[in-house]
Amino acid sequence: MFKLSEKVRGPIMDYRKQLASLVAPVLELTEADVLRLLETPKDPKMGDIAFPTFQLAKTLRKAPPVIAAELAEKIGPVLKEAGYPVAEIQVVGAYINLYLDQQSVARDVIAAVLAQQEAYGNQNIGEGGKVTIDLSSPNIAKPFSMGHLRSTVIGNAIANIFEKLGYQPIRINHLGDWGTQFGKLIVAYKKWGSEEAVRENPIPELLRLYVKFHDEAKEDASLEDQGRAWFKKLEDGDEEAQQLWQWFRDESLKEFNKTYELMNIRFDSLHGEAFYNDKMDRPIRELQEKGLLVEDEGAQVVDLSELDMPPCLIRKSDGATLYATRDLAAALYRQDNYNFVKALYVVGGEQRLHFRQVFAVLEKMGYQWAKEMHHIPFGMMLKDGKKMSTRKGKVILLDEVLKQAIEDVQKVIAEKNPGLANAEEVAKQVGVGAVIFHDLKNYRLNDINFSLEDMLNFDGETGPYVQYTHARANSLLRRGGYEGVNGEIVIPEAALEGPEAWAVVTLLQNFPNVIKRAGEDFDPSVVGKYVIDLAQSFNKFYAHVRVLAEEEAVKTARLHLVAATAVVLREALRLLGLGAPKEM
RNA sequence: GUCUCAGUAGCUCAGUUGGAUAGAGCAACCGCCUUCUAAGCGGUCGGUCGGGGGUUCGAAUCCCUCCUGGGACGCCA
Repeated sequence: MFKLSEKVRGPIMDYRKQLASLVAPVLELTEADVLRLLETPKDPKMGDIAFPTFQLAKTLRKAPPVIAAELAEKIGPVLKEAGYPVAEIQVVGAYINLYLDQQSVARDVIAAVLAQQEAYGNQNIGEGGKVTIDLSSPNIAKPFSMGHLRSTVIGNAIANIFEKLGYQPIRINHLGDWGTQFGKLIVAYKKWGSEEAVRENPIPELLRLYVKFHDEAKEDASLEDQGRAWFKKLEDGDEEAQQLWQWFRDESLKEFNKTYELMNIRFDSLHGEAFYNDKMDRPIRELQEKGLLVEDEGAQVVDLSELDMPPCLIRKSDGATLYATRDLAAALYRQDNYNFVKALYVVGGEQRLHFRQVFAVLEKMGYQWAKEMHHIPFGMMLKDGKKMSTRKGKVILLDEVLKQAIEDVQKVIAEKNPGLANAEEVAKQVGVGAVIFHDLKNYRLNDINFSLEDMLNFDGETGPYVQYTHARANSLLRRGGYEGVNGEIVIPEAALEGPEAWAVVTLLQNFPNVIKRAGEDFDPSVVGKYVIDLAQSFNKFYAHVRVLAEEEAVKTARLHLVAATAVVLREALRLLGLGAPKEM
């Protein structure tokens, strides 16, 4: 005799899939067809898996409730025979509602999580293929604004998710380290700047110079020409210009690295725009060879009219290259060097057209891999409903916000848990976590109206709420003297009874599917929503079911569930880029 | 003007890719710490799903149209 649950045990236990494969022969449908019909009832009281029969009415030419009743009769024995963990089958109107055997499912899910720990939910969809991910990409000599936060945290989370799905992510920080603004900056530095001031406070000082340049340029139009002249010098390799450029870049990067460190984000490549300066001949030459480059109004372009797109500018009338040229060069370089199976560009939605054009040009060049390049757009960070502008100095600095967040958390800790051992580290994780989570919890494409108040609220659907839930779970494990799994996991009859425990179990079961979906949609908010759900369910369990102060077997069973929840909470937070302190 | 993204509770957003009575959080108000962390839990209040048509057993979800807002539309990146 095999145990009822053996058959559904596996790397991913998907009870729907299992059900579909068992029911499909009965209906003479394919597994995929049945799977499409299955749904989850809105109210858990109506069961765990529902099978509406409306769509079968046409082919079977019977009323849906009749079909439901007949079908329920048939599949009952089939499921029992196969050892599927079903507790009850109910027919409600046109629906067949299926109730899983909670005790058996709970044991299997908890066992899987505790056996695999943080590897729970890992999948090998990517088969080790490399995925380049463009993220963050701040402009050198400009401050790291709240706007850049989005690309950074979304890109980082997508990289983590893809890694969990079996891909090898390559995080590329395509720095904005080239362009006319450096000419302007050199002019401003020579006129109004000093070495000490830049060294002392690089980014704010460089920003001050940049803003001053634009203020002064309104009065004195010759400044713009001077800026262009200095940029030309820089391009021509002028020594003074080169040195200043390098210095600005180094100082800026030092500042950025502090922020990246705070957010615990690392990159595999810092090749930015300047890196491709000497690599632009190749796309131009190839385009010429393939006869794709045509002259239009003095500029050289690739015509995309058959795709209903405006032409893609490759060379200006003065021969200089453009944004698209650089991205083409970068794409070719990266395919050569990484042989990527996917290339993702986490860049604001304003640049939709640009990426469509670049990808289209690559396809026209005959590169099939261009089909696996994706622009991952996201909504804008708005201030009072408007776009933030660096030039006008109307920009909110990420560093300031992070600092404020950490301070606020310190206050909360001082009030609620004054004896906390590593309070400083915890404040950092929670403060930074609040800011990151606030950005990731909603659908990428939504604009975010900047609100410090919302960002630094630690109640409800927030990062700190999830982290707090994780800390609570760990506190239970500590106090309960939990020692992990010794041998078989035994769940006594009444230990995990009730809707609260069951809600947690079903969510834990669904974690692998959530990751898969997040990867398919390139959307970290799928994980964000999930981890909120899990935290809410766990907190309800915590409020309604006493874990400690119970007889030993019941206590141990409940602690297993707590431990499994802690594992998944921590792993989900890690995917989003948040730390998970054990105490807070 | 063309293309594109969006419009769901006072605010911020979900809504399992067409299913059962449209759900959370914030804010406001009320209740729960002599046993597991109150950064929590429970409750009250709150909706013509932008408007109008259509597709069908069934629409917040798909199609058409209009309204409103954001963004892009050749020598910036």
